Amino acid sequence: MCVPVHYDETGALKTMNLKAAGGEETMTEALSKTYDPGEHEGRLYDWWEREGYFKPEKLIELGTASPDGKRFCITMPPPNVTGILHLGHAITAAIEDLVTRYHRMQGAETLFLPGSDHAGIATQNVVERELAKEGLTRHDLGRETFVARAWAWKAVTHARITDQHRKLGISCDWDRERFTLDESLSRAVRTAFVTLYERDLIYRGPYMVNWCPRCESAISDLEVEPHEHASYLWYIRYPIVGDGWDGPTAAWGSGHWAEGATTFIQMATTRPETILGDSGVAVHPADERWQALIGKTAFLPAVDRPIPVVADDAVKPEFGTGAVKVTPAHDPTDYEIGMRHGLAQISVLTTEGKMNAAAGPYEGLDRFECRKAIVADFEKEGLLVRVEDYTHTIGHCQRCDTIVEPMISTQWFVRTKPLAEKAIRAVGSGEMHIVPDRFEKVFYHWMENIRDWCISRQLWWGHRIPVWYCDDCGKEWSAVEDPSACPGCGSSHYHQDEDVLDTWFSSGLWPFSTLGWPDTEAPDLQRFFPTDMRETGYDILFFWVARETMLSLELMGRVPYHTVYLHGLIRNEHGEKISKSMPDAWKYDPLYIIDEYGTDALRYTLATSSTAGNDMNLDLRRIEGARNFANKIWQATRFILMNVGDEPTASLDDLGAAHLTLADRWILSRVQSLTAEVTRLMDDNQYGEAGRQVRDFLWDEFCDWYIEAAKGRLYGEGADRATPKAVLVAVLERAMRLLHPFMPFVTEAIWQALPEGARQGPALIVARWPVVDSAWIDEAAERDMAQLIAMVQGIRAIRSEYSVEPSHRIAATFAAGWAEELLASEREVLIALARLDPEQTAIVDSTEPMAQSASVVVGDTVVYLPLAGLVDLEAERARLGKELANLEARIVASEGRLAGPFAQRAPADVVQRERDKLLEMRVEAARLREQARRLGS
RNA sequence: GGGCGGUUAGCUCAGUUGGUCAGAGCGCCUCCUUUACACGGAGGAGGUCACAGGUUCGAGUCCUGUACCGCCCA
Repeated sequence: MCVPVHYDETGALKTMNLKAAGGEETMTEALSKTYDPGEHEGRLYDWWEREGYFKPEKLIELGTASPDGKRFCITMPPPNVTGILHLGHAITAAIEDLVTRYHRMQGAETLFLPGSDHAGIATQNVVERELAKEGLTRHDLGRETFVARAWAWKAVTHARITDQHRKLGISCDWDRERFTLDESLSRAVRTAFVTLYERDLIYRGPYMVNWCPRCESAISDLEVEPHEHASYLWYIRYPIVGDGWDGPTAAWGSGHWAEGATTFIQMATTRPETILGDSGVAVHPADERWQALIGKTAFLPAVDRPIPVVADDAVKPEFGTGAVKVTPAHDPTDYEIGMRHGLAQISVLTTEGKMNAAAGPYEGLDRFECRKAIVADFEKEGLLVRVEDYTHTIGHCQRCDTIVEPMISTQWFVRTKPLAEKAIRAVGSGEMHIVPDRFEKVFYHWMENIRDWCISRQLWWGHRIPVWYCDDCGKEWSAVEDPSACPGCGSSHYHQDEDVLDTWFSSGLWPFSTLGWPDTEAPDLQRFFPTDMRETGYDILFFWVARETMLSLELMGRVPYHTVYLHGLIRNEHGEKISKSMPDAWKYDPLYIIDEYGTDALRYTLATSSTAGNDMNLDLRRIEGARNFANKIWQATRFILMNVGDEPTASLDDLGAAHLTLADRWILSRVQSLTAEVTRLMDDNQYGEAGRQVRDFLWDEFCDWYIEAAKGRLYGEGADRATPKAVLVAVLERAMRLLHPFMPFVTEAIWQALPEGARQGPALIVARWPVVDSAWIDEAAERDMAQLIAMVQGIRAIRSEYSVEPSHRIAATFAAGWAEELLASEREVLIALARLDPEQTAIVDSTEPMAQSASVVVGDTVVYLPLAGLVDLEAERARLGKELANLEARIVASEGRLAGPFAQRAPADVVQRERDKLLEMRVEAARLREQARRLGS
């Protein structure tokens, strides 16, 4: 644990007693001279966690939240235990944690629930690859041993993932961590399955599914990725029975197989190996070319199978020759045609993608070997007409990239139509909304065209389907508990379905299974369901969000969350997808970035570099900029603490308005406006803009202007030092609260270093989100300060233009006009910021023309800078002339606008603003003209 | 084929009810190591907001179309 320390006047460390009065561990500590995130990030995380701040119970204990008050819950999208976290996980974590921290500070009983996903196919594949290195297959091990191996793998990767999440600083309750294969979640899966089964929303049957021959499993439609392939279109022909030809007399491969045939039907195919499974040939009923052949019998080559020529509307006459082979067992369209015409479903493939016994002479060949062989044989028999280049899309397995085969297989399905209808209604009614809302259309479209969801997988790693079959009476039943006898005949001879469920079936229950369901009385479920938000990438809207929504509506009767916030994909700075195979992939590893720049820099960048739903080309330069920002506030804090010392700072309420200078009133007003705006943006899910505004305030207003303006009073003898000290600390403290969700570590470190009286509560993570006190909003101060800043900037520009040494203090006369009193009170600030010579700085109402000077005109004020011997009158004339011309052009434009329809049609306040602006410009122009006249132009 | 997004300064990006001369960071130019910060400070250059129409007093922002890039669905 760190040792609490304080700064003394010189900034040196003074060690304080280890324990605070109350005996609670404190984090009060000094800030080192250089900002090094590694120095405090890990320690602070451990401290937060040890103190229990991530737990909702602790918030109740502290009194920052109440059990019957607001609550906020977000469940973490469980990462796959397959591998390691990447930037996609990092942005998920960054946004979820910023939302979590915001609501925690807003006084909600807050739960961010972490967990991970067993990721059925993905994990099984990885473990199988590991086994392959030992020359083993899962079949060598057997189911039980293999599953044990998978658990061992999970233990390693899970630990690594958890460690990465901790490094990302997320404030989730690790005591509530869940894993989809946990006993309680497995029970939820069984309960969900049984419930849907009993409601007839789950059924089993032989249907055309996508089959991955490498995974040896069925996969769902969503798990198939289409890729373009440059391949061929093979034009082949089958002989037609008739005209004295009744079938082949010679063997296939002899070269004489089709001898004697006179009529052929010609067609094109992209998958010649499926010829062996053909049970028909189809043409469009209206196709003139093939009318004569409809109803005839063709003879299927190679396997000598007579097959009918049928007419079907599904055939596209424009494809190939207009005739197509029909393979009902290996093509979805052919399956439909086959059903309509009673064609046989002849499967020719094994589960591994090899040709089976039905493939006759080709049995045992791999599907692509068979393709070559059969094409060669067709050529030999004179049945190959021609070959064309052809590009088409082929489905690949999302997990292993193997070309998927459509196959008929007996699988379990969820009847999705009724579930989808409820989901559509939930979004339509606004019960659930998606950010950005354009994705609601995408959601509807998918739901409206949904197909039944194949949920069984021929894997070993996952939730075994809770269905049993009686070996004696044949009964099939589904139950939550393992049976001890067949409920039909009492037999003890029964067996469980061998398959496991799609991973997404279990993650679809996540928002309630993690909270204790199916125990509907579970306290967490009662308190935190429905949850508040699902934050994830738009790429898994269908995979996950859609299924969570459907399952929640069906099983819980409610939406799982009211808000879906979708972030975009992260690419590198050139817009390329970051993949492990890229040579510089290491640069985009979150852990590398954290080591290099710190977690806060990474999180700030991820949260502020794009808007919801849009992809982000992450540029490491932005992360560097965020790191620099963290350093900036770190250094500013060091400066403030050095000046504040050990003395308690006065509270703002005690200061009394009389002591406040323009700069004080300005920054205090600005921080209130900022609070209002940031709060509005956070509530409106505009996190990026909120984070940027806090940054701009801290750097461009607080550091660049307020701190610089305050220095004079802090250093000055006999000045009122208490006021700037109090303001500095108060504004910094409030800004740290606003920034905390974006940069949790550096803000906590800074906050802990502030004098105790300046902060409330034991830690920033559980501090209250600032509330706007409009009494501090001071529009006059904001306007006046803007004028003062403009004058300083004008003077600095003149100095630069005339190459005045930065160390050289110059004379200045302010002909202040109505601003005289104001400027007189800010005299020291002007002198310090514009580096004026105090002896030669005059602030007067008006003055005689000063021809030998450069001048700055801001509003009614003219600042004369008599740069002895330096002023180039010609250049001054030119500069003023240019400025005046510019201003006059704007005046003319403004006058024109006000004279036209604008004045009548635009809203009154907009018109008034335009009038005010015109007045100001006229005043400024008058001053400019006077000065120009003086210079003799 | 249908749908969606993007196109704003050299690079990466903001700009959410249309309303003051369009912003940031990085990069670039000039100057400065002034006792918080060179992971910094001061000053500056740089954009016909892809293109063409339209609505409007007023368009980066709304509508239509076009081009290019990308994504999703079939």
